[in-house]
Amino acid sequence: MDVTAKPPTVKPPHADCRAVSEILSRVGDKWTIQVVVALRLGSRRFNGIKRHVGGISQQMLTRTLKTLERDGMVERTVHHSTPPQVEYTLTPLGHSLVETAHQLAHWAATHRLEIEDNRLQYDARSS
Amino acid sequence: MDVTAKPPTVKPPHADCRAVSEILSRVGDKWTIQVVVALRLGSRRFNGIKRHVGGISQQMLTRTLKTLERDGMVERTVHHSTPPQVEYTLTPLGHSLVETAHQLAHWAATHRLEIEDNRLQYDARSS
DNA sequence: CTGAATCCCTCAGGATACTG
DNA sequence: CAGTATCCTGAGGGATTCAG
Repeated sequence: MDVTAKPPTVKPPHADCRAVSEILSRVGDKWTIQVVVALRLGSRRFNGIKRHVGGISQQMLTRTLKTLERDGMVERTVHHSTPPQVEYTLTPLGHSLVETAHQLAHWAATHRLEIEDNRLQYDARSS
Repeated sequence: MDVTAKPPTVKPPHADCRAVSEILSRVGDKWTIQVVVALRLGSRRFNGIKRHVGGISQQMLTRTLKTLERDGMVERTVHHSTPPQVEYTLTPLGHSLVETAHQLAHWAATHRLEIEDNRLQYDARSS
């Protein structure tokens, strides 16, 4: 994933809009939030995260962690030993993202049933 | 209910987790938020939304609106006239989503520069 | 153990053209 | 004006293999 390559935002505007869109799509991708949540309670090693986040492939975990590190959300610490160990820790910036995203998650959990019900009604009407 | 506390995430995704992931990816997709924001201040017609959201194709606007209607986020009202008019209005559920997502947007705007700076430093180090 | 590199496939999303 | 129907490309992401 090339994070430096910005999609051709046709919309005029404003650096803020682009930044916001980027953050939202980051939060909305398949793994970022789960990885960040896995680090919420403390440092973890690569395979520790992999175990905590079920179903993620090595490549996607590597990509996600690298992007998060680049953005300053996580810090990467290498312990040269045998076998080698790499610790990942959430930075304050990362923590603040988790907290903010958590509000959206809470909203989702709260309105889950309402949305599912709306869908059932809609599908029934349009059948 | 604490949705972030989902320690034993194994293959069988819990209903809550799936719902939360779905909402997050919805919010993170390319158009949903922009469309919802366009409706934030009142009802709009199809092409009114299209004009407000720059760069969206007809098809994607149709898809996005239909999904939002199905989820109960927007209400669709048809006025049989010539030419036909269709009004889209945000429901209370839709409004609550906007408010919640807005907090994330605010976080993004607040930390935009910090993140950009982190990237510059990272790229400089790894060059 | 922690990655990097490669292959492959699905699907979101853009560009039309057509209809009521 | 408000859609529907096709076609097509590219990015996201899975599986596998190689390397330090």
